[in-house]
Amino acid sequence: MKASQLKQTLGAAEQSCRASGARLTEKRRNVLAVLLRAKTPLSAYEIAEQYGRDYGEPIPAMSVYRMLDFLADENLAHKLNSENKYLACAHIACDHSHETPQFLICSRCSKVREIGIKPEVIAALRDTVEGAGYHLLTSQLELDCLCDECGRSAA
Amino acid sequence: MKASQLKQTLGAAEQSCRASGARLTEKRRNVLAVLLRAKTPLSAYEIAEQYGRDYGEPIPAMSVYRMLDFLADENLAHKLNSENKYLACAHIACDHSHETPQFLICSRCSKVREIGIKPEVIAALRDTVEGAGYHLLTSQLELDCLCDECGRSAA
DNA sequence: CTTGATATGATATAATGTAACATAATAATA
DNA sequence: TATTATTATGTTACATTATATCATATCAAG
Repeated sequence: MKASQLKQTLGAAEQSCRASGARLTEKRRNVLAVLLRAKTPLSAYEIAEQYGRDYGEPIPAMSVYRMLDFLADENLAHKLNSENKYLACAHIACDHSHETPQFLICSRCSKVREIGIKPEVIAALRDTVEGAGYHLLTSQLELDCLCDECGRSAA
Repeated sequence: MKASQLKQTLGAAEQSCRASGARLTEKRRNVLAVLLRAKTPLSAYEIAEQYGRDYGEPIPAMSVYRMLDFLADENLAHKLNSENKYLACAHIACDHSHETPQFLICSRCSKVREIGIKPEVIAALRDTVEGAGYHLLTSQLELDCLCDECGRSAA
């Protein structure tokens, strides 16, 4: 993410936290900034390393885990359960309400696209699940994909 | 899984391996049996422990990982990427060809149901993915659910 | 029966994550 | 402001999941 957009996004995050009565401390904001600048999802330990490089002071991985929990609670970051990695929410700046995210994960270059899947498709999924006697709790999907770029170069 | 069904399933696994020219060794078969008897998915280390209890001889976790790789290659077991756990394929005995599995994971009791999602739903998902410029590689879904039982008792 | 390939054992270590307690910073209130 | 309560962060220890590497054992083919 470019510097100008980064600043704006961090501002939006600030506002969003203020609205929910949460404290976006400097370090939490820095962790979010690391995620926003990253081209791919990062592990907690990778975030800690990058934080050290970006801000000149080391941060314990344990703190990163807690800050990621905070950011996830505030819908500012998401965890990719299938990868054990974390990424910034793609919809911090744009207002449109925080629906459950779906992720397209390029298995070649690890680039991730956060999208919204059509309600009909989710509804159909939910129907199938109910039909099997289960109840869908979250519709966060993590799909194993090839991105456009890798798709072309691999073909 | 009941003993009678277990035997039959292991027989089917044997045949399936013979058909593909793979060797279902005793230990691989035992690991599969551990998974078939388990009520929930198990981690590799849990499998190793259970193997020790069931067969009276310890097995190194590293061996279990290799055997799980083998079983996954043969479509006899699956890995739940979101849980880092493994489970037996639900379709070893029944012939119907091995489609990509989808899993309903009860987040309360960890019970997992392997189902097939309607081709239309998968196709719709695939369309959405293509629309975003990505290409769907596998349609293995791992859905965060409540099972019927837990749904009732939690309500 | 011996050679080559495959399977397993053993050891070390990396990567991810949690638990528990200490200290520091902030907020609320007297 | 001083005091106290709450929240945030640091520190240490350790649990869990996974991979890499090399040695040994077992099986299959000639």
